[in-house]
Amino acid sequence: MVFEIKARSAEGRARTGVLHTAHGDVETPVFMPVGTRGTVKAMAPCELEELGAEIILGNTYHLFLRPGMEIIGLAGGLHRFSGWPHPILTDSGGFQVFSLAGLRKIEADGVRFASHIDGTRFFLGPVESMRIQRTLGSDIVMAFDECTPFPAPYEQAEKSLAVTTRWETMSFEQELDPGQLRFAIVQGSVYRDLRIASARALAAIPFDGYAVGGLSVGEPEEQMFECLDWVVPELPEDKPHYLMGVGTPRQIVEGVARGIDMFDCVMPTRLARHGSAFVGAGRTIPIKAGRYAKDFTPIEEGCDCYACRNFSKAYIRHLMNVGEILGIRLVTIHNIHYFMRLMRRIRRAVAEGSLAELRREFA
RNA sequence: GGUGGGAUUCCCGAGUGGCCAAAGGGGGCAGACUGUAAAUCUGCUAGCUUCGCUUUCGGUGGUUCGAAUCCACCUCCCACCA
Repeated sequence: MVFEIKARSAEGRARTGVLHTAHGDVETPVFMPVGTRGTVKAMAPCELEELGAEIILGNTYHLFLRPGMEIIGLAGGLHRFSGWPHPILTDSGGFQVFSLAGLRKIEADGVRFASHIDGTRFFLGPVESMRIQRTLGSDIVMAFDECTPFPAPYEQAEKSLAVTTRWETMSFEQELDPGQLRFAIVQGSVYRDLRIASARALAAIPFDGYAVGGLSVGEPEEQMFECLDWVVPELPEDKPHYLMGVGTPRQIVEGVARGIDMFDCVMPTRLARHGSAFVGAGRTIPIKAGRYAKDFTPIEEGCDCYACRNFSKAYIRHLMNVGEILGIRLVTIHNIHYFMRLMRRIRRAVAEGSLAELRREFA
């Protein structure tokens, strides 16, 4: 059994569970820090462990380009190469079909990319993506999809979904190593019938988990929640549900309430590098602001992260303002800690039946 | 005491007669960031009754239709020479 549900919320679809992977168990709902290029930016694996991260992301497109599969293959896979012995989920490169839209051309069996680094042409499709993720040794392999841009006219979303469905079917047919789990990705933009059709088509294939993709790409938050309300009921209830690329603390709480078990987002790490620290019920403070120049209190009173236990806003602001990398590291530690603590609170709330209160707090 | 150089909007600094409220940095302020082309990017940064007007480029006076820019004197700073 890959996924065990341990507790269910009395109201709504929220649940807690454990996801078993080749490199260990993951308690859900879980937030997965993003480590695109084989590192969660600014964090050493030992720091991630201390922060309570159980599973992190890697990226097929980026790792394929650099350092390349030969090197990671020789290293014995991404876990050994990067010194992270715990679970890794790798994205298939489908997001880059969206984020690097100006550098690629979609074809029947995949995407022709021009490398964002030097323009080198290469092809990435379901066959290639599965092969790469097999070499990476990912615990959770994502099917190759096209993350549909927003806004997309219905016809475009429909066409995009047809391509994605085909690619995902192909993804399922590729061989992986024993122990590797494989997740499907529901698309369909913001159209109810497309979303439901996508969910049903994929649910008919025995993937190990089901993700909702193509959200948090610019659509209003309410539309994102609405999509979850359409899609999650169509997914196998006993399999993990993963909302890709989300999100803000509030979106995570709302996602859990709608039956999502897994989240990932660059938000805590990117915002940290850009000088925003998460506090309270999902607010951020601009740590570089002059008003903190003489503020010798921690980023968040009562936070027990390493940064808050030992350093003041004034000091961290100073580090950020002079460009010292420790500033970035401390804010990153704080933000990841914030998300990890949020997930612990969510899991406890679901188990204790108090998720409604948490939702009110983050509303 | 002599000679030369300099004083510019919060700071540094460009500008040497009209295209200058004045380049470019910095700092400050505000905003963005969601399966990472992001330790990144965007906007604002004299005032006002804001399609225009007023004050501003060390000080005072002058030349000119017009001066941050030219002239005279003054104040302060720097370099070198005594």
